[in-house]
Amino acid sequence: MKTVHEVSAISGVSVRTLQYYDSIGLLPPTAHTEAGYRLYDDAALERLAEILLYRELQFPLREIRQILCDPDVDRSTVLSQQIRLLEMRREHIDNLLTLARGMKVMGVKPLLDFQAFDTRKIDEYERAAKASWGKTEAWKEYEEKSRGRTQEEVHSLSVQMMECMAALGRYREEAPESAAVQEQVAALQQFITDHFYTCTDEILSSLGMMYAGGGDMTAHIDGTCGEGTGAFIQKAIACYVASRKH
Amino acid sequence: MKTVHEVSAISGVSVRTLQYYDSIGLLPPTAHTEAGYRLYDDAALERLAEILLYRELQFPLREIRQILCDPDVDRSTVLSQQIRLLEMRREHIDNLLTLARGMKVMGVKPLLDFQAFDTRKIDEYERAAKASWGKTEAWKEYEEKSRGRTQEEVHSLSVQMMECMAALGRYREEAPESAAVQEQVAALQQFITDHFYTCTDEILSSLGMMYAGGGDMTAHIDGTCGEGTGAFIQKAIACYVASRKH
DNA sequence: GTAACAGTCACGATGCGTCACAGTTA
DNA sequence: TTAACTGTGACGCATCGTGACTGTTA
Repeated sequence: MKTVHEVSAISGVSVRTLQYYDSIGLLPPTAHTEAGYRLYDDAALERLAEILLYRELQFPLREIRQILCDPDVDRSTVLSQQIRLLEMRREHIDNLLTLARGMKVMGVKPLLDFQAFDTRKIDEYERAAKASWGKTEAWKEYEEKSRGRTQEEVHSLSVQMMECMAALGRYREEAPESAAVQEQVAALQQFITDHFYTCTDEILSSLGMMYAGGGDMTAHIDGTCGEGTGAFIQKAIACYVASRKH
Repeated sequence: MKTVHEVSAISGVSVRTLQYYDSIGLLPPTAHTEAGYRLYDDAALERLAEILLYRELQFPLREIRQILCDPDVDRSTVLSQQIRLLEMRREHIDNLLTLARGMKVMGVKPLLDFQAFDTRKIDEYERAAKASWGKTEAWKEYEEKSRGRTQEEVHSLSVQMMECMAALGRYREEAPESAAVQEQVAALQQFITDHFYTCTDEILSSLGMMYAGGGDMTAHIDGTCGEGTGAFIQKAIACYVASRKH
């Protein structure tokens, strides 16, 4: 039978952690001395080892307790779910990396204002990117997207973006939550993902804010697509994102 | 000038979040009404958009405040740091995925007890892995490690593991924190990473616990490498991990 | 007057680190 | 006796969600 100090030395977890795991019923000590000291046997040590494995896999402690206490839980199933969760986190981080690399080279504005997404910036981006992070997976992905993208094509993309906006603007007398409008918003998000970077709901919201914010971009959009288009697009995006938050 | 409700609708963040961002000095409102209501102008909206971008990149709010408030902060530098951090998180998740997939097919014990790491299990693992997650990056990595691994080779690996243990056991009259012992521990970790799965410090600790826990594994190790070897290896691992925690 | 909106506490959740104070053991 | 160890609270951390209760605006 080992004391908290000994178990701590063996396992590497702190005494406080052992106290906490006792208090939440995750790892109750095998026995207590008369003075109330915690005592652990070898079976408890093995249980702790398993706890630490699941903790490594980023299971919340509450779930670990259920997995270890309830023999009906199918470990293979919960592991599959956790694997899917980890895969999603990895994918999300990949997207963030692409965005962060873009921000580093081009700054914040070009990513929110596609007028500023011009060729000079893109050339600069490509040079810097190649130099700093070479032939990684993410770079290959970007290269595929921008391969052979000439100055005219960039202009064409810019025009297509405005066409997306204009298409949305045509509905601006209708409700922003109507099905047709929501479809157009989804198309806009997909267009940005296809041609620039993975556009998460959060980034899409930021775009909407800039469109309705009252600055240069609002003026440009309203001038091209009609008064109030910027504000309308923002509302449509807000509905879209809110409905997808579940 | 917009109220909290309007800004919330435009940006998608909750009113509570706006209050919180005010309280921590991240986004103070532009002005207040006589009754104390918060009012935001377009500049505040743009600031919020930038805040949300950095938040997406998983910057802590404290850092975002410094980045936005202090013009001396080099955004390119902090972005580079964040990119490195995200890359490390990605890599860590990759390792966890490999481990989780192994656990799913083989259970917990074979990963902690290399005696149980036998060919039948490995074959089963390969079939299940191929079926469920196909030709992903992680799979290719695993395939490279286990390519052409015959039954005899698996046995050989098992023997080499025990030789690693025995090498450690020979030092068991010395201090577990001595340089020679610590080198052997590092070699053990590297061996596992090279031949089985990425062995993090945390998993290494778990292995140590099993070796010293008093169960079958302790008996097996002590029987092969000499009495007290299991406990000694555990102590050596504990020193190694503790010293690397910084 | 009645909604809908605004404000300020203050608790809850996660997983412990870090005191403070007091009793136990070797 | 002394030092090292143990116990039990309780606060703090980050980021808000979710009330409760009260005052303001249209």
